[in-house]
Amino acid sequence: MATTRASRSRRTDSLTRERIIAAAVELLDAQGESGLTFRVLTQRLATGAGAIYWHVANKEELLTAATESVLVAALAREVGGSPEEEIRAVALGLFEAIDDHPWLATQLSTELARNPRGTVAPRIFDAVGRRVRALGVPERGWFTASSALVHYVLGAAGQNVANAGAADPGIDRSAFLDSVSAEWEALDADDFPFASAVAGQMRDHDDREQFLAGVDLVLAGITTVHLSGE
Amino acid sequence: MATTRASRSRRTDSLTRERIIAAAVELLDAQGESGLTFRVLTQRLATGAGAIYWHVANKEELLTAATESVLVAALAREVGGSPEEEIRAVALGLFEAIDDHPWLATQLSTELARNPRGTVAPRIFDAVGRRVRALGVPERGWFTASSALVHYVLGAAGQNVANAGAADPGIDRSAFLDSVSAEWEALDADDFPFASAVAGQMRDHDDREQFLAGVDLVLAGITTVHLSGE
DNA sequence: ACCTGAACACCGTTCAAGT
DNA sequence: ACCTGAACACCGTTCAAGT
Repeated sequence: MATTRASRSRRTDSLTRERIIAAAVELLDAQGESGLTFRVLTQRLATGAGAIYWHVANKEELLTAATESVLVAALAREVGGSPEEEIRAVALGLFEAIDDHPWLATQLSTELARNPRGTVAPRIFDAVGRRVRALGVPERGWFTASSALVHYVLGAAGQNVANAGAADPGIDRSAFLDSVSAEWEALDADDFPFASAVAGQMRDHDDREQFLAGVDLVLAGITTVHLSGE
Repeated sequence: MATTRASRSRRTDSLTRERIIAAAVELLDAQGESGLTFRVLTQRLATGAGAIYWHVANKEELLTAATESVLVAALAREVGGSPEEEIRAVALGLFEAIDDHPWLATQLSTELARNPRGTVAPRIFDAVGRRVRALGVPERGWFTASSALVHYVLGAAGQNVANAGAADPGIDRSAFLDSVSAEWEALDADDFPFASAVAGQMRDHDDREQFLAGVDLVLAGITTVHLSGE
């Protein structure tokens, strides 16, 4: 009758690939990329190093799997609407996933730039590209248009968490942003005329709004280049 | 009189920060990021580990310095022309630098997404943003327009070297691209309708041309959103 | 001021041995 | 089939000691 109460750190479930990946995501969320270690993972899962290698080939595969699991969740919650609205929703979903998991930005970019054979890259391109196609963009423009959207989304979302200091958890976001902005402002105006001038904008804006303005800018480019003769 | 002939591996120059950075870039070019090791560097420079730490704080600083030195060189060769032409030239300069130094893509993205306080991020934003300003974009659009350009350029250039298999040196580019394209094509058309359909485009295109088409697409978006009332 | 190189703490990975 | 955990090779970094 009282058998259901889980005892503190006793391992009741058996070790599975899914549990390992979930624990990896937890560590990454809590400590950042350097916090994911086989030793800590081993401790957290109350097992030995070899047990993990039974389910996962190596650390690279584990990182990719962790990235993929968070990505899939972020792309799952989709709504309807026009192609433009869907693209904004997908973009915002990725933006928020990166906001929740700051390690994700670097990881997704790295995956695109180093591991084009995995399923991470096609997943992102598919989520965006399907809607680009639905916009009516002719086939020859599919890849370029999708690339522009994907790379803007990942890059801007990544820089957003960077400017918020989210890479190291436990930092006051607006205070960090203030200090980054102050440093850009303090740059030599001769060597960095633009960076020092734009510093103020980094501070005084709404993150989401600015991010979505960029999405709309790229969408406007797609429309102008490919759909203007309508 | 015959004192000038340098003997084979004898160290004639003294160790400097510049020589260390140059050696780091050579190692990165030859072996990729995992090839840069303090032990190999120590051997290459015929010195001890401590000597390097006298000139450089740690490996992170060394990587940032290597990135910065290549970036500065890439941004140095600038020509004239209209703001649009200058933006295309800057973009192409970064594209080619990443093509020559495949490790640079990940490194630049990482720098933007993790180290906003350094000079790498402001350098890139300045090179692009100065020309965005020259286009006549109003101040409130500076940051968004520059972000869209910067992130597209770094992301697309990075993916270009990734699809060419340049991450691991010594690979036949077109053969690798063929195999990546074939894998995208082989993806389940139900789960990845877009990726499987666009796979052919990955193979049959001119890298530079496709890259520049993306730059022009973002430029068109900037014009439409900010300069259309002219 | 600048360099040497052994030593330290830590890491990913392997593998004989267990069940 | 799945897990244990000691051992291995390798890494970034430190530091007493040299010049």
